[in-house]
Amino acid sequence: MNRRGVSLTTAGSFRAACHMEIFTSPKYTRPAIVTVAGIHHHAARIRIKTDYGRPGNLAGTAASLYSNFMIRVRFAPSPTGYLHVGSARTFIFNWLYARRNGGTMILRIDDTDLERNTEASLRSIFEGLQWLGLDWDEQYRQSERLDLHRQLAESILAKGLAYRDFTPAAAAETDDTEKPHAAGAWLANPGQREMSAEESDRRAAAGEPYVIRFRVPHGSGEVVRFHDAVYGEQSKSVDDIEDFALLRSSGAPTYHLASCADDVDLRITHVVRGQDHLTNTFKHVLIFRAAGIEPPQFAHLPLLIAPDGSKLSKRKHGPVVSVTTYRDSGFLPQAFINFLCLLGWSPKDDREKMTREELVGIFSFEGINRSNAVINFTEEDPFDAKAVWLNAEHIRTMPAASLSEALLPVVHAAGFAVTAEKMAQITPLIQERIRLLRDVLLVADFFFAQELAPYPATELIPKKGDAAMALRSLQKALETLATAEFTHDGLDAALRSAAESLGIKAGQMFEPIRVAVCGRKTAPPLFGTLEVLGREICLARIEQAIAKLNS
RNA sequence: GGCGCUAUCGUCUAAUGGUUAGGACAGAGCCCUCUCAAGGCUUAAAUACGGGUUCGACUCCCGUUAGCGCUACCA
Repeated sequence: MNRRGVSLTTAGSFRAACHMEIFTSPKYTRPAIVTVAGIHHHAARIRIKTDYGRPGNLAGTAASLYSNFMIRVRFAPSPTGYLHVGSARTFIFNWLYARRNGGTMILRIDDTDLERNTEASLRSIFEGLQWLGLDWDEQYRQSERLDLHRQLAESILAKGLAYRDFTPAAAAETDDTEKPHAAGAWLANPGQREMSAEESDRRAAAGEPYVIRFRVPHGSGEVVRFHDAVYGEQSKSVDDIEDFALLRSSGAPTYHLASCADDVDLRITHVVRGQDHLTNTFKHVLIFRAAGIEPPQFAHLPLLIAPDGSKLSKRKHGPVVSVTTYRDSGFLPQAFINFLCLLGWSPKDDREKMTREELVGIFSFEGINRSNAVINFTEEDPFDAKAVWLNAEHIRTMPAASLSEALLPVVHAAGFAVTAEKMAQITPLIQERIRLLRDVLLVADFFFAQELAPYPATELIPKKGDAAMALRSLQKALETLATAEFTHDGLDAALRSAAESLGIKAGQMFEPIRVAVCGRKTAPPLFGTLEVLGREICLARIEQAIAKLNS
């Protein structure tokens, strides 16, 4: 046990007397357990030791310690589409950080844009997260918290840090944003910002629609600063930040307002999100400041982009941007998580294949790099080769029983009636031969189908051999298999000695047998295959092959 | 246009200012082998460009170029 003493800095009469200790396991492989000796705070896992004990008050202190110390992160998707691979990665990094540090993972649906949200999209997000097997501790929906957002806007307005803008929405639209703006001219809607409080109040009271706009202190020479855990110190002059909207004329909050209001209310400690929000963060810092709240910590993630360097979009790149595509193509959730983590983050050693648990143990913001990462796909090959390799790697190293279980529904979905027992026998033969779960259909089809797919008789003829040799081999195989012990070793011995008695190489004899039984030249190892197929099927298929050669 | 961010093999990435610039995937070749895989070995492949600072720069600074992001009453 590693012990760190930390002074209690929360307000209250116990400040001087309380002492908090954090116990963490070696190498931080588990969530930090905040344990303060003395009393035990179950929910918080906090115990407090003081010089003079007053348990009632200590419980309160423990609770406040908990809220000050525990890490709270959120994933805040807006339900306007399926779960995007980039969003999934953002979720994963938040989740990893929370789980790594014993924090709280929050799912917050950012659905303030009522017109663009769909329930279907929400379902697809849940579906994706469920497949990935990632959980969360608390869940909120922004549309249910609109009062909170409005209150913040009103309070900022009351402080004079925002103003009403009565410019009609239609007029604002004609202000062509496509065209480059003259320097400085784009920062404000003329007249609105300087409107007297009296006029503003009067027009609002008269029912004239307006948006509440943040009054950025232009000309003050101020520079907005924040520290980003990935991108370092960030700064921007207030003169380069426009007066952005907080509340729409409909009374609905904008993203900036709602996001900040909720981050405050939910006591978010770390905002981990895509780098596309990096410049928005200056506005957010301004909002936090206006709300009188210390901003959370920020960590922006490099973006995931397409091979042509453009942002991944469904319109342009198709289904490869949707998490469900990976699920339906036979990726393992943990392999997919592994792959996503390797895009934009590195454990700094040469590790590539990692389980979810290993990732929890090793993840940190330090390993995140700053440049965008390409997901390398093409039209012919929709999946990044490394993703496929990692998937194969996870398939190979997982217990055969688990793989068999994962394979069964894939096989059933393709219309084959295979029992779990049979699948369990087949699995070891194909485990290192499939890269995606759906490959099972290509590699093991001859186990499932009653009738072999038609194949040309010439396939039966071995290399450096002829039809006569194939025929002799198959006839000999027929005799041999009729009596041989149907186990791997029994078949091995029987067939090798059969080849010897024919005076041909074992490999040459195996080739026609393999094709006869599997219907193609590439297949899993022969003896195991024969064993699982069983004597009856093997003999029947060899007879068919002989007939095929004779015709 | 303005502002911000970024730049190492084809791709993902590593490298306290001192390494023959490392690893992985994909590619090529060889070995192993009943085919296919898996595995082993070998190979090719990068610091965007130009200036500084320094004994020494992938690393720090400036510029150029390129890419990305933000610049909505979208998120």
